[in-house]
Amino acid sequence: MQPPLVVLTGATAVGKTELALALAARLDAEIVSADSRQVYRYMDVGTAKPSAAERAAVPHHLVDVAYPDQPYSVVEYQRAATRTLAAIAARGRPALLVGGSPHYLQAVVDRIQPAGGSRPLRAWLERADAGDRGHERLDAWLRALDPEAAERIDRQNRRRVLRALEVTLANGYPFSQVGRTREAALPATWIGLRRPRPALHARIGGRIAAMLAAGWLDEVRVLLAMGFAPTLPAMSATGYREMVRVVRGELELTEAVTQVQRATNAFVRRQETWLRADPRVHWLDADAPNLVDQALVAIETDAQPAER
RNA sequence: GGCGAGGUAGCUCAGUUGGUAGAGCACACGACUGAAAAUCGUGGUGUCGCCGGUUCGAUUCCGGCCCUCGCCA
Repeated sequence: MQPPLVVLTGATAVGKTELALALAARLDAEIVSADSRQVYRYMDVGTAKPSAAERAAVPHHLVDVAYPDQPYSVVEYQRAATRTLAAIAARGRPALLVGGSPHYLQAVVDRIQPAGGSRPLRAWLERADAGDRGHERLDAWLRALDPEAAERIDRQNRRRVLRALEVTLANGYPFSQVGRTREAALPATWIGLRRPRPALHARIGGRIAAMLAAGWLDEVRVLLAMGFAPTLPAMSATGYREMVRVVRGELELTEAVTQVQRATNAFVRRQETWLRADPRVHWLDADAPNLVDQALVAIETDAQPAER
């Protein structure tokens, strides 16, 4: 029988890491991270990466696999994760896909097939968009090439308008056709951890304080000293921009903490919006005393061969 | 104690020439197929400090009181 694939997700700071380690021990599993910012080296404290001890206890994959100035997206992640899952399966061990990046999770489990693109074309589009009446012209262009995408994408969302144009122009088929056919999703047990918002917000506050105590500001100083620009996508991870401003003396630390707390709360909302819509998720209360057992029951139940 | 400024949403504030009020942020909800911890959309949640007066009607005008901040004692 195929070793099981277990997805463990939930909002940031809900307690995924702890449960993942416990489950990995019980199942003799390996952990594959599904976190869009923990892939970057040198960004340890602010992304709440698992500790060296935790990584020594259980193999963790797809953490520290890119440099902060290296373009890294769902596509790179999807390729790497798919390869990693196959390798773990070949070892006969179960895999725990753990993370709070829903897009990354679905890319792997649902085998999404992103359309190709062209970085030079994208750069050209970005320049055109910033130019005189750029928005208008590009909107009209997209409307002509792919009316359906133009209808669906909010014009204010320039990033997505540009991406739709990029795909349509680079591939010769409309962006709105992407994903029309898809392969069957990988069989997996989805476990989602949840916690009441007020409790989660309080934990986030505690985590921010802990990150600062663990040297978050120094980490940011080092990143800057290594020449990584604050404008890099990697540095768009929650809190880094604010920490950069603190390091530069442009922002009071207490004010920065408030802003980071709020930004993290907002991130939680987006994560939960996405995850709520997925009917596969078995939601477990992160405070449940028998949490590990509940998770194991969910996994075993899913593993029963379906009656036919 | 005197003078001045101010008390309006969770916060910072705007406003109503008298007809029970609105921005940003917070918060909540949603979208999402190559930056996704990104990017974008929707939603006002309120004894307008308290008591009284004028008025058809007061958050708005008048009086008193309470509170906050600043300056002077």
